[in-house]
Amino acid sequence: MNNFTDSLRAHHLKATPQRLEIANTLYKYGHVNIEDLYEIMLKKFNSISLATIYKNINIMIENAFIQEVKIPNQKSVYELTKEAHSHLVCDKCGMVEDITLDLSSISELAAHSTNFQIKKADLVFSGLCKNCQ
Amino acid sequence: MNNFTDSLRAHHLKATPQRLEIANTLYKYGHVNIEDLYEIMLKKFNSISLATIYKNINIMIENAFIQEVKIPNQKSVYELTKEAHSHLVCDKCGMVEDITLDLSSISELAAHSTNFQIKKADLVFSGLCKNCQ
DNA sequence: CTGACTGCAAACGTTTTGCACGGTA
DNA sequence: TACCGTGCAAAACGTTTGCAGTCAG
Repeated sequence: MNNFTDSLRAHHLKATPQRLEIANTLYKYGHVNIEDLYEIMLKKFNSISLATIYKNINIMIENAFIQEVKIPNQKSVYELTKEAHSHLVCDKCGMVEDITLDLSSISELAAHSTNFQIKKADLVFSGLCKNCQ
Repeated sequence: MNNFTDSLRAHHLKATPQRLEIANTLYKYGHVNIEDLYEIMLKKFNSISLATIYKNINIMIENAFIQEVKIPNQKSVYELTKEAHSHLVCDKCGMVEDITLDLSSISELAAHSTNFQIKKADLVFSGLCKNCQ
């Protein structure tokens, strides 16, 4: 169980017990949707409000402490901000996995052929995980 | 103004005037969100219901006539189904552009290092378009 | 002619807001 | 202590559903 107090403060967020628990949950599970996060949080804070979850998720995104991952045919999940990476999603069990890939050359290719100034590349692979094949 | 009657039928969809207009709108604009689509449709059908838009969008997705594109920090947009391609999104004006890139080698790389069986790769670049730079 | 589609209104689930209280720094 | 965060309730929002009438095939 990591201590995220300093990390939260570094992102200009007060380290409340609820926020620490959100951080710990995302750290532990990697990727969590709102509904599951609420269920998990209820175990530690039996009167936590969904409003608190939403408010914290939103401010944590604004302050770049966490990030939303939009996934085809599924609810968005949230993860702690880390180095840029891509995602694999299992169509069957919904599992989300990180993968670090070098997208620099393909990004340059895209930039040159479109005159876009590219800042970010979000790549999500869909398919079947090892267990579901 | 394309005639999408046969195309709709090929996807097992009845060619109603409302559906033809949705197809034409997506063809004309490339990528449209629900709200804008509703506004545009209202010009041709002054009593069209949002429910009709949603029902059609959903059945058209189920029948693979159109596809949803999920975009960071923006509402989803919809496009006619075409060959696999990636997207560029302007963070400033919201414009969405298609780009065809070969993702086969990067997909294989991802598949091999994770034991996933990959079926699809959704790639969205974010940045600034030529006009907004 | 028949099943599918449309438009309307109501219902639904998700997310946001306002407020009084409580806790962090 | 002062401000920010929390929990509650209500409101707002986006999307779906049921139904009666209409239309495409």
